[in-house]
Amino acid sequence: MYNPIDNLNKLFDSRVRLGIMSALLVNDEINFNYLKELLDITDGNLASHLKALEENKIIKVEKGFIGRKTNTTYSITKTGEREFKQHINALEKMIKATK
Amino acid sequence: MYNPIDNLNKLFDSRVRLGIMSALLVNDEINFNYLKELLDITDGNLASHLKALEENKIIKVEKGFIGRKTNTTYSITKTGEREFKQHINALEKMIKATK
DNA sequence: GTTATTTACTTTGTATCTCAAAGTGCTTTT
DNA sequence: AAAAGCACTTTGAGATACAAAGTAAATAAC
Repeated sequence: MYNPIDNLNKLFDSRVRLGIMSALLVNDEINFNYLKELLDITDGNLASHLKALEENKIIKVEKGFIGRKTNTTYSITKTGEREFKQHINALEKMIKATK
Repeated sequence: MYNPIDNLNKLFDSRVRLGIMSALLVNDEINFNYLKELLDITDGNLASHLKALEENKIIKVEKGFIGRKTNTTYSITKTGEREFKQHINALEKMIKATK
């Protein structure tokens, strides 16, 4: 029996993570505040999702400076890109089957 | 700013629920075992997701008999159909934006 | 015809996760 | 030099997901 959820990745279940990933897929790098405003969530919530994605090597974090101010940027890893695209393909397949 | 996750419904975050809903969208009614085998999950896990969907009036449950054996079927409600389709559309939109 | 097994779920308990609020260590403004 | 702002991080509570154990009725075995 074809299992419609087999290729869906648990890591990307959450709406917030979906939002982060889709933003990262189309932007080479993104900073914390941009994501926070885009998704309209609290700092803590965003940070915890970013941390989970980082720990799973889906995104990478780069801490630097602009002048003397800290500037942290987030970008997608090769692994992250591969896994997220796979997730999206599985979603698409599922969606098509329902049409 | 366009919020990519605004129209995603938290109720459908989970892969299991996505699987349940997409199965229900293409089948008028489905029973417990079919879903269990389709999604390859444990009884308790499936039951709890079905319960959550029922409590939110996304699906309806009909307990009946086939001969003398109990037979419970699950089907999608009008509300469920509307909300799930909206969720799927939001997903599609997000996916398109990443291509 | 009583005992064992299967079926179709439900209940329970825990581990994990999500999230907002509060906290931290700068930098900038007053 | 004190106060306020910025960019996160830490904390803690409530919600969620899940497997394992439980239940109740039907069917099978002895």
